[in-house]
Order: sequence, then structure tokens, then C-alpha cells
Amino acid sequence: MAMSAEQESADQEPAGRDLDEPGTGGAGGRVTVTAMPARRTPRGTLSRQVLLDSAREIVDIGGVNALSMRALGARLGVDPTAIYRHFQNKNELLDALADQMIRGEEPLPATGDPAADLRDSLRQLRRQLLRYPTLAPSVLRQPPGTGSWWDRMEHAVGALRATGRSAAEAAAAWQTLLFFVVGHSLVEARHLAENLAADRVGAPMPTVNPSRSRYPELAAVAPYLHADLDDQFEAGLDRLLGA
Amino acid sequence: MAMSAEQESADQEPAGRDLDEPGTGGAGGRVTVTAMPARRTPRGTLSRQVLLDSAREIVDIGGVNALSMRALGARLGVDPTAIYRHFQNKNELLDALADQMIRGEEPLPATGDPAADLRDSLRQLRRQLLRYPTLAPSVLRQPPGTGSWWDRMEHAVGALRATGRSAAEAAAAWQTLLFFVVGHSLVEARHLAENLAADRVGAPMPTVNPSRSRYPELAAVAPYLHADLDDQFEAGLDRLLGA
DNA sequence: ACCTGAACACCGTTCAAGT
DNA sequence: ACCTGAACACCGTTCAAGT
Repeated sequence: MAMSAEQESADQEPAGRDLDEPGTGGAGGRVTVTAMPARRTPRGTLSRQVLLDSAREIVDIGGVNALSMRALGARLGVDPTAIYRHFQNKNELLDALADQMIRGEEPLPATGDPAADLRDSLRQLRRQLLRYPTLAPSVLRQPPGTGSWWDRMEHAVGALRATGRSAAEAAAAWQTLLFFVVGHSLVEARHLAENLAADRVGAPMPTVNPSRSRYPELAAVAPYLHADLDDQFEAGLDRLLGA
Repeated sequence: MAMSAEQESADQEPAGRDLDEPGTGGAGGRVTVTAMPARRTPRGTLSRQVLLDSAREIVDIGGVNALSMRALGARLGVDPTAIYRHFQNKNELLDALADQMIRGEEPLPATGDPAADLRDSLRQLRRQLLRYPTLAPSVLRQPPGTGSWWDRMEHAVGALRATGRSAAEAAAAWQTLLFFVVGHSLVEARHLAENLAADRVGAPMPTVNPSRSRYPELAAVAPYLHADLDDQFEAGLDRLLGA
């Protein structure tokens, strides 16, 4: 990741960062990631990679809403419209960002134990989404079966077949697993993003505490709901892979 | 629902509606949902319900990006800032919209066959998300265990227990099922939204056709991947509920 | 070839003013 | 009590111009 250390100079604003999709006007919580030494990037050094790295830093510090063409330009000491030499528009930039998030930086696990490798690769994907909580919903930009998904899919399907599953079984298992991991991670990511925005970190998911009269079933089951999200995730994998 | 029929007067613009999160400037594809008879809403008739209904119409016609405070005001013949009497801000409006999407309009199935009712309720949830493809990601605004989820959860957990599962089993099964349904539906919804934006409807998901040399596992498994998303969804439920 | 600057058509939100 | 209008501080993107 290599995030610049200078991020915490804007400590004056008490509120956290923006969480929600649209522009979010003047009210509290705007963090201007832009404010930087703003070393003017010399001509010819702008490139997709340079832009993507800066964009990821902005997202890391201020969330995806802090990422505007203007903020990105400012961070690099460059006119915002210069970005359009390298990306057709902001959507293309977000696509590329999503692709990098899916790919990640760690190699896919290859210990020789296919069952363990499969689980690890799914944990890896989850970790990757939780690392950029506000960017996580952008995974949906890359439909499974395109871009960075291919390598993950090849790896997972290979592992499934290596555990003795037929091609048909492996195909079906992969599709179900993937949707579970995506669903789980997106719900978690949203929760994480909300906590980051409110500057409380590590808050647990709201405990289900239903009124026994209105929600008798829920009340009966509440003690068994996994409070810990790691446990919940692993239990889901157990269920889908056959513990 | 009850969407006004007058939507297709803005037929001049060839391109579809906006898909992507941010404002999306001048380029093709902007549909102004605003253009309406703009009957001036008389004083005192503005309410949360009126605003939500109009907002849903805008989302239905132009996608979630067409929903701006200004557009909503214009649709009702009202100053945009009047909305702030009824919702603190746009996020609160989107929360309420998400809540209505999760709740839906059909009652939860209650045929007496708990296994069938459970599956039906999950299909219902999926349908509800696919009905507003661009709004679908907003389900993440309501974390499971809040708002409209409670009734769905009560219903599902009740059904699971009625099929003989223990409380612990029912809790674990529900959590896994929910994440699968959410993941599946969000991926589908994105695909749907993209097709609507491009004015091609009913296009299938991109077929996985990997090069046999780079992706041998994928190639072996490709024929078994469900091309049809309904089948894929049902297969996932089979897997999670024990066919 | 690559970047700049001004401009266009939008945003969400606040606040003083009107009825 | 409820709505309006002007204003503020933003957006993404285009296009002619500069170096």
C-alpha cells in the first residue's frame, strides 16, 4: 500500500470522513485529502500507475467520496483535466481501482493442500475488500468472469477439482462460494466504513435483541447468532464446503 | 409502485440512463426525469410518503443517479430545499428508500410449508433488489439486524426451525443464506443496471470462455457454469438448504 | 505531446426572508 | 408552520489555448 505518513496533519476537523455516495455538502465530516506539499509533478511523469497510486492513497485516507478528479489533480500538483489523457473518465479510473482491489498484492496461496488453499484465497479476497471499506462496493464493477476475477476463479476451481470434485460440482460450488464471500464482505465493509466515518473503530455489529413478543423466533435464536464476523465468515465457509 | 405512464416523453435522447455513482457530467445518457407537468404541489401536502413515492418513481425511470434533491423538488413542483422539512438530508431519504426496497409490498409467504415459504421469501428478496437495479446496492445501508430486515429474519428463522433445525442451526443457516442472496442479487443487479443503461435488455451475463492454455481449470469447468441466473440462484439455495 | 484555464451544467446544504 | 431564493462550496467534463 505504501501510504504517505503525512495524512494526520488535518487533525483539526473532529468528524470522520464522508461515507455516503453523493457529494455530501457543507455539513461536518469533510476531510480534504487534497492538502499536500503539492509538489508539482513534472511533465511526462503522469501515468496510469501514478494516478492509480495517488487515487488509492486518497481513498485510503478519506474514503471513496474524497476521490474527485480535482482532488486527485491537486494531490499530484497537476491540473485535474490532465487526468483525462490517461483515463477516459472517472468511471474508467474506478474500474481500474476496483480491479486492483480484487487482484490484491499477495500471491494466491499454493501450499499443496488444495482445501486449505481454497479457504485461504477466499479469506484473502475478503481481507482485500475490508481493506478499502468505502471502495468495496466497487467490486460490482467487475462482474465475475472478467478482469481480475479470472485468476481467482482459475485458482479456486483448480482447488475444488483437486479435492476430488467433478467439473460440474466445482463450477456450482465456486459460484455459490463467490456470492457468499461478496455478500458477507460487502455487508461487513459497509459496517466498517460507517465506524470509520464516525471515528469509532472496532465497534461490533449491532446485537440483535428483539422483543420476545413481536419476534419470538428471533429471540430464541439470538444467542446463537455469531457476534464475531470472522467466526461468522468461517462458519459460512464450513457450511458451503462441508466442514 | 404505481409509476406514472408519462415517462416516455423524453424519447429524444438516444442513450440510456446513467449507471455510475458520481454526478456524471455532460456526456451522453443523461435523462432528465424532472421534465413533468410540474403541477405545483399545494402547501401542506408534502410529506415523507409523497416524497418517497416521487423519489421511487425517479429511480424507476432514470436510475438512482437521476435522484437529486433538485430533481425531486422539480418533479413535485416544489423548491428543492422544502424537502429538508421532511428528511434531514439526502442520506436519510436514501435510507428510507432502501428500507422500502427491503420490505417490498408482497406479504411474506405463509402457505404452511415452511421449506417452501423460506425459499419463496428469499426469491422475493432477490426480486425486490432486481426491481430497482441501480438502487440495489443501497441494501447495504440497512445492516442485517435493523429496520426491515427484522420481519424477514423472523420469518426465515421461523421457517428454518419449523423444518426441524435447532436454534443454533437456524441461526447459522440464516446468516449464510442471507449473504448468499445479497451477493448474488447485487451482482445480478449491477449487470441489469448496465444493460438498462445501454438500452439493451435481457443480455446474458458474459460467457466465460477462457483460453485453454492460460486457464485450463476454467476451460474444463466452463460448460458447467450456469448461464441462466435463475438456475444459478436456485442451485445456490439447494446447496445451502440441502437439495 | 502533454498540460492548463476557463467555462458549462450540474450537485447538497444553509440561512435569511417571505407567506 | 411551511416554503422560497439566493448563496456557498463543491462536482465531472469539454474545448480552445498554451508550452
